[in-house]
Amino acid sequence: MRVWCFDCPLRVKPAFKQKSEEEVATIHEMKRDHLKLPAGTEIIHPGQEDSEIYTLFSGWAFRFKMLPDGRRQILSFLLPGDLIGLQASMFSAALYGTEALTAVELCLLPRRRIWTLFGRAPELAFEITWLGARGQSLVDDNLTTVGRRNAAERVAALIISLYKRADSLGLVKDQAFEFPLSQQHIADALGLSLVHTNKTLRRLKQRGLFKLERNRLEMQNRGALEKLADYFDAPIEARPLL
Amino acid sequence: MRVWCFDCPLRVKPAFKQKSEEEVATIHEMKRDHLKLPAGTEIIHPGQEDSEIYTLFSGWAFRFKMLPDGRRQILSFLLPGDLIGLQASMFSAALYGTEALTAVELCLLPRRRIWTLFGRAPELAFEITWLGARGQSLVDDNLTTVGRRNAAERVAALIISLYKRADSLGLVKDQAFEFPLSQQHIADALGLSLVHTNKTLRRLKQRGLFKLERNRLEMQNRGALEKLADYFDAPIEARPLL
DNA sequence: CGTAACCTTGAGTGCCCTCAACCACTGTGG
DNA sequence: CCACAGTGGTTGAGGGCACTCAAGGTTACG
Repeated sequence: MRVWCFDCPLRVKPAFKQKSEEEVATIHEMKRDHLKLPAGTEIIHPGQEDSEIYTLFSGWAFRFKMLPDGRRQILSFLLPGDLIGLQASMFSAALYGTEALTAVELCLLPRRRIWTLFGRAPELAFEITWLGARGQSLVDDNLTTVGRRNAAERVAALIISLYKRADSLGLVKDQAFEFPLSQQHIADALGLSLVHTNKTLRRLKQRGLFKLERNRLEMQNRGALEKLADYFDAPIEARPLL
Repeated sequence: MRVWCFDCPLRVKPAFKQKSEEEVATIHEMKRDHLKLPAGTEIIHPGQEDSEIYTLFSGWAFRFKMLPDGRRQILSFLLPGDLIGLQASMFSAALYGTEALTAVELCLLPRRRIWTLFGRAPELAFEITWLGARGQSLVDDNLTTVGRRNAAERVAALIISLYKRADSLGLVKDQAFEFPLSQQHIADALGLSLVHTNKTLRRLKQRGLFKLERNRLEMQNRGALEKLADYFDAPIEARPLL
């Protein structure tokens, strides 16, 4: 299945840098497939060789690492427009896994064509590097959260960060949005146990900071959440979309 | 001060991919300066605009983030051959800081010339992206360590990881190498308090896993350290040097 | 209506934290 | 030459945050 990049409903959102017809044409040429996968699918298997690169077109995903004894750390969450597998495609074997959190649609960018992109469309190659840097800055934030914040602050920081990202994509309506993480996902992302995550969430809900039920999160007191997390971030910059 | 890249003593080490004369010439042209800075110098200031890109030629450095209330998280350590400031140069303001841990020498790669590199030397541009991905994989590892390992395991994982990186650069002799981190640095990297870091270090030393005195670390039982950290990593791949 | 996945709650423990000293070493200036 | 300050490392006491264990409740779904 091919898709017509010129009418891409994602590209027109203000979160993304607008592109010339010519650039979109180059991207359209590069795309080989448009995939739909159900929730829970492994997009990149840890240790996988020759993995491909994708643009997440719709849905949520996450990157993770497992220790040999089964402990799991979620490294970052991926939202529409994010690149999947750039890092994995650079090394001989993927050092992490990626899994679909919801049903997702992916645009397949074969790694070999990415290669040729560097020779033929330097400005797009630069944007790939840019997206890689942005992916790293998300992990930098998460490491700071896990390393230096307590449980309540971690939950607050995660919720604000996801809220802002969802908002930039127009997914927030009446200060509420689809929130597909289970408490186990939250625990694995924040370096907490499941039980403690549950109790921390309940306390914050009781304080009236947000509502969270049936995979829907409603922000009730963003200022208090930001103050709790000591979280004052620059607003999100417009980013390229491939 | 200019430096003659053709005789670069770093480039000949087996850790790095060997390059053609022509590629080295391109790199040499791009280099604008060779800086020597004392330990403790801030190389990139958080929030700095228009930061430059450097290759760390000698010495150690680290990237960090501060919370508004003063808590510090060290994101990753940088050793010779690593790129400094790639991520910062992509955004309008640096989202993190970088500081010299020892006296360092830096090769200055002006960000504007990096830009032109994408147009003129695609294989080098690709290697910049590669180095960015490698930098991220280091942070991925650190996040996994901080999120899912206990104090003893964290210390073990950090020491093995730095040992392997130093070894790949030929800095290890008789299983010992210069180890410039203070206990405060270790604590800030691992998300632990200074006091608990001290006690954990002492216990591991008493178990005969390693010696650490006067900024020199001697590995005594690598197998036991790896087992403790549940750390079984792929060996380090040869990497490009710019 | 049974099963599985997810969420909730309580009890008890321990890892890691903070607070508070004290020690070792180095460089500096009177 | 020695007092002194500064930096970094060491140790003990005590408490709390987050952990594990265990059980039960709720929701979704075939």
